[in-house]
Amino acid sequence: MSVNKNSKLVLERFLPYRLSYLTNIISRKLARLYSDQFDITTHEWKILATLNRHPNISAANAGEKTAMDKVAVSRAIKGLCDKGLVHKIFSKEDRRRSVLNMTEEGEAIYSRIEPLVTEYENSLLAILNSQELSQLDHLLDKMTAHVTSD
Amino acid sequence: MSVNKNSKLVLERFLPYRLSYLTNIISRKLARLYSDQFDITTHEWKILATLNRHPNISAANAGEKTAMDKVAVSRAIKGLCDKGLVHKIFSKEDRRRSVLNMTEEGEAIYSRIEPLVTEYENSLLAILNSQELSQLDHLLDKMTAHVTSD
DNA sequence: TTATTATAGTTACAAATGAAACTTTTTTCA
DNA sequence: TGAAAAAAGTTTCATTTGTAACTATAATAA
Repeated sequence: MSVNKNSKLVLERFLPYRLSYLTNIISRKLARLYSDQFDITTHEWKILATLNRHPNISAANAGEKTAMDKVAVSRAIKGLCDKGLVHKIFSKEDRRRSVLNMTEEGEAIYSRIEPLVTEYENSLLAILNSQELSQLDHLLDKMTAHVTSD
Repeated sequence: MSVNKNSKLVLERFLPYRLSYLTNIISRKLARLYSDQFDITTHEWKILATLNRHPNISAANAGEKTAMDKVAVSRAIKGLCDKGLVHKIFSKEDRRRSVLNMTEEGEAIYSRIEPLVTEYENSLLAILNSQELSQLDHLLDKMTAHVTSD
């Protein structure tokens, strides 16, 4: 066990630092998959992936599902609409509420990006055996539940 | 096992997303520990922690040790110097090379922040048993080594 | 020696992000 | 009712961040 418990601070072994180091590398590589070829930002990609699973949701709903704040959601949707990848109308019942869907072009681009992204995830998971996979899953859930509980 | 292997993309189970979600929450909470009371940024804090372990290093060295790029390092050092927490001279042997040290005030502030930061890490680690701790350690090292190898 | 290349660090500009204020519409409740 | 509060989105402005260009010094090599 060489996590940094109860010792003087050593940055390289400090859990928050190690997590953010790993996460930043992964996020950057992932972002290249859609930013290089498709001119899509990370926020935009998260909205697309959310619309793929949940058509007809509102911006606020998309924000909840992605843990993005409403300004980031608004900007991502604007970007996607400008590019013609998402279609936005406002609900008849509640005219504050947006109703979002991918356009055909959005679907087309989504279906080209998704395999790249999934493949990248698989390449990460492939280095772990099934025991390690379930450990990772458990640890992420446990830590996330903990830091989220307040 | 409920990581997202070989399946259609489900954002909430997608490893890079889960990692960045957890990491962002932790980083934000951590940053409050020094930004609220001490008006120190995350970059500045990383430089202070590095100088605590490695006095007399240069900006470039600090950059290597923290995986920060040189512009971020330069700005953090400027901020720290402006606040009187770090002292910078240029080496006699190589006048491009900076020689950095905390001032007394820097040491004083560092020694007040470090316990807060360490305590926060311990509160995270405290929810894990010793087996989970070693699993976490192993997984972070393994994944980091993998994504770093190229 | 001196011309080229490399290194350390800074500066400048553009893009991304975050917080607060704002508009419009709906809900609440006195 | 209708006044106040809340909700959905957008806009604005200030800060942060990232990339590229720049200055100064040192190392390399023709």
